[in-house]
Amino acid sequence: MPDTLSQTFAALADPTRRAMLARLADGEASVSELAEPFRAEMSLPAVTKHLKVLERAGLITKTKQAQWRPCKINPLPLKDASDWMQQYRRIWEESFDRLEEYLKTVKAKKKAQGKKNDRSK
Amino acid sequence: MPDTLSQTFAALADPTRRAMLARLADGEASVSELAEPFRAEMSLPAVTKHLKVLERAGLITKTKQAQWRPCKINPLPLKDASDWMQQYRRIWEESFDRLEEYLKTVKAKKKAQGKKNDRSK
DNA sequence: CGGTTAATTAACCACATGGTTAATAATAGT
DNA sequence: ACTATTATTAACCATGTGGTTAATTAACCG
Repeated sequence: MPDTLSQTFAALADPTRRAMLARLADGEASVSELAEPFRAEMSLPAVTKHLKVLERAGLITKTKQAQWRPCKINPLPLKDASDWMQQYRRIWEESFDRLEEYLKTVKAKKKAQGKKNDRSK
Repeated sequence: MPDTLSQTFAALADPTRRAMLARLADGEASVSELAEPFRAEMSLPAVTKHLKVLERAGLITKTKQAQWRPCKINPLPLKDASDWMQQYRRIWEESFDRLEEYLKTVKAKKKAQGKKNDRSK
């Protein structure tokens, strides 16, 4: 019984499931509609399993409509995961700043080098 | 060999590894320093394995210093994962707006109800 | 050299994950 | 009632994950 955040990240750690979420971002879809892009690569039960992972993570909710199971995206866990990540924003921005700084010094050096080599006729 | 994003999310799907990242956000730390908070819960080889997962995901880099292996956080994959998530920002903001709207109508209804029940003497 | 500290590797185990095929359920439509 | 469609469940398999203990490597220190 892992915590919510772990379940969310685990659910996102699969390209098939991320593609399904992307599809659901455009609106509800039934299981077979979600399965359609993967029909060549995997069977329907495999799709059902992926959806179950997304459901247990709270990223989607399945409803009933005749013999269809329309799925709907639930963005809350995504927001929570995103909020968690923002903790580290400071760090990647710092590291980007350091990179910028470094590139500036490299460019400065290059310029000096250029001058040194400037024996144009 | 899963894609980068999958490896990142998989690495983040474990509270121990997230705690290690949090520690590394405050600066470099050796393996045993990183292990310290977990000494009661798990052995050193377990820690080594977690670090290997983080390393393969590109979230940390290990260097050498005598018999120590100082680890440093590398925020790039975190930024990429965060950027990916921002796709869904629209959705959770929309759903928040809908919730707000709903709460407004509920409050309005409550008020009306209150009036109806107002037979104070 | 010999001992200590830091960390990894090896070998193993239980359990989860991602897939399969075959069988089953549930609803719609005629 | 029968058949087709949609989806799930069951049973199975290979591989990955998270942990263990014991052995090994590598560097320092006296």
